[in-house]
Amino acid sequence: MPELPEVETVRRGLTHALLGARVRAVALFRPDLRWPIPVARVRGLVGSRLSGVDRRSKYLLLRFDGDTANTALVHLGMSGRLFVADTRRARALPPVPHEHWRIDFGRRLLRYVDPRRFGALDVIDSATSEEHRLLRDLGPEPLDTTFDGAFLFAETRRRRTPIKTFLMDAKNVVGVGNIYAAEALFRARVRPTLAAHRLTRLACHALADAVRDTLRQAVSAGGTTIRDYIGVDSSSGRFQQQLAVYGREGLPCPRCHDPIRRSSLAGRSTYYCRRCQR
DNA sequence: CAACCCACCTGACTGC
DNA sequence: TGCAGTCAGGTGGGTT
Repeated sequence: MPELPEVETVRRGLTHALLGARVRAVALFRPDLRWPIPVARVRGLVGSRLSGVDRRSKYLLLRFDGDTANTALVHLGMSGRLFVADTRRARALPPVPHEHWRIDFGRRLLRYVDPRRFGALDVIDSATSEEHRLLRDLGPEPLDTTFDGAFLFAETRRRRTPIKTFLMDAKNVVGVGNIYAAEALFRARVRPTLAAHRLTRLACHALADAVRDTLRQAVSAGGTTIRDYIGVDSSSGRFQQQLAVYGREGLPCPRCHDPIRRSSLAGRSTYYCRRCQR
């Protein structure tokens, strides 16, 4: 479901709603999502205070203070959502369908809902959170200065994989999923199937800029809502109004008016303009 | 290593 | 109305 802009929007929503709040209770409605949930460590969060909400790739890192500082690592998978309910009777609220865990912050209730259960919840020591097996091999953040055309050019030289597949591999660069890969490639006028090593230096600069611009604009718009994604306050994203190719098979290309094509690449639907993208 | 394919899971939608 | 098939914003893990 969520790519970087959606997760970043959730991060901001959580910060706004919950920063500084103290955990009064936690509830787990099942012992696992994609992986087992460390039940004892989750219960150990009771009494600690939320001191920050960070994001690395598509992971949310909820920072808690306390005797030993803990970090809750949350991934939304394809269908995960976080909601903040404003209530004084949090514990009286019955779980909604597919609600798998909740954290009761007193006046606010954080609820995790994920029908497909591809998401994750772990609790780890804050001091060593970057060494977590799910975080340690990740590539750079696309909105950091380390991600640019020179980086992309260097990293693609010996890679024969299609450039879209390369962009969506978090070992190369994080946060770019199926929507924003398609949108960035359209903006850079690069064909998704082009072997990564065949991009020119110029194309790498155009593509890095396109990735950054697309993600920045999507964050500004509060993300893209197509079916599932909504913010912690149940608001929709607005970036779907700016999509040029994603989900637009047969509709006219915004540049040349040729119909947008859809094909399958590495098992994912891929949208592009045959005339504009070479 | 790189590349490929599968699995994990539910719900929405399509076409017969 | 039912049912089979397809698809969905992710990604780790196993195999070649």
